[in-house]
Amino acid sequence: MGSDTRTRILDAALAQFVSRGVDSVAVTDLERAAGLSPGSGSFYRHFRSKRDVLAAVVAREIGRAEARRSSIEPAADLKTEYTRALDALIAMRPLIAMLVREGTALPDIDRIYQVLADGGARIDADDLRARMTAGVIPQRDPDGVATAVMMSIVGYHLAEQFFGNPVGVDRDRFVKALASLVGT
Amino acid sequence: MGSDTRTRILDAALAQFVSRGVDSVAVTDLERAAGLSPGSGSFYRHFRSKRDVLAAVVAREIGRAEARRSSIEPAADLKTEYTRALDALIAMRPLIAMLVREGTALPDIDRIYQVLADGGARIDADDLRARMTAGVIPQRDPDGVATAVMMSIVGYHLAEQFFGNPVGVDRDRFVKALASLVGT
DNA sequence: GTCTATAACCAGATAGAC
DNA sequence: GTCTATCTGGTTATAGAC
Repeated sequence: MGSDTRTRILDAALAQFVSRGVDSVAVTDLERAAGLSPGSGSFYRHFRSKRDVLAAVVAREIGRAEARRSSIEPAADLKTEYTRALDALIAMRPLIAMLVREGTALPDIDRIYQVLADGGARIDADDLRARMTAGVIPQRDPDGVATAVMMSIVGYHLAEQFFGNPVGVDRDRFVKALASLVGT
Repeated sequence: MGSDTRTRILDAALAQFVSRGVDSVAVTDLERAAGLSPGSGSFYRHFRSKRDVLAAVVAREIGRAEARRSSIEPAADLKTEYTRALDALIAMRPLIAMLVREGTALPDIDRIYQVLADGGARIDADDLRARMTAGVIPQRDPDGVATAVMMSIVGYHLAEQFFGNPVGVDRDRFVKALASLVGT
């Protein structure tokens, strides 16, 4: 059975990888943060390498995102749907932060993309198409609109969370404006 | 007067910082790429430190972005305006790539934000307001709409250029859909 | 499982000859 | 301005005692 130290190392690695970037974090830092003697190789009783702990951190975050995903229910109106998409992105913040920082060099990159797309800000074109056919919202290119909306939500999230957002428009106002674009 | 080696180092630094990240690039790599003997300290005849060359690279890119900025003319219709905004982002791709990778740790970060906002995908709320008042486009919250549009453009650019975009909707279709949202 | 100690390596940066 | 040579410090990873 795995010891508790392993979890403390994982927690420290996640926090520091996200905030400082993988390259800037030394194994020594993780040992210190996990209550081990810094500079001792005690880390290596739990992980084979720094790369190995990164893979474990990513795998755990993917698992968390997948678990969360099953508890998502479809929204009635556009505004609620977009708010939930933003919430989903925030829930996956650590994963997104690592993806932004490390790029495609991350381990398990394909599953990361998949879980972000599935459980994240996926705006369903078919859903839009149905609403258009029903006459609830104006007729436009459903795939194009779905992409534009999805990108707007992702862009807002990134600006707000990562790029020191000088946006000046708060979440609620943003979501309302976006829904008004699609709905009228 | 600066020698030509300095420029070769700057060019190499920009290319490698963008593609591999600052931390992954060794001074030795820059010397090799500039035609100097790798491992010799010849780099240090041109820059005081790695941090110093990063600052110089950033300053040069800011200058380029500012120079380009003065050649921007206002667009007549929404579709043209959004296409130009995407083009502006592509022109500033190296700066954006470094910002995405290195985050707020970049030197001259405030001027970077400013030049990105000024010359980039700035969607002017006042311009939207004027079109709404003139009855050219439907009445909505101008600031909210400007933010939603701007974030959509930025998000599309990031997805396309940096996150191995599995979007499936090309630029023209995206721009058209976005303009249709705002315009009708 | 954790420690002390250390090996092996690599990166940033400097000295001094040419 | 570039070279060879080197210093210094930090990082990954291992060995072996407890």
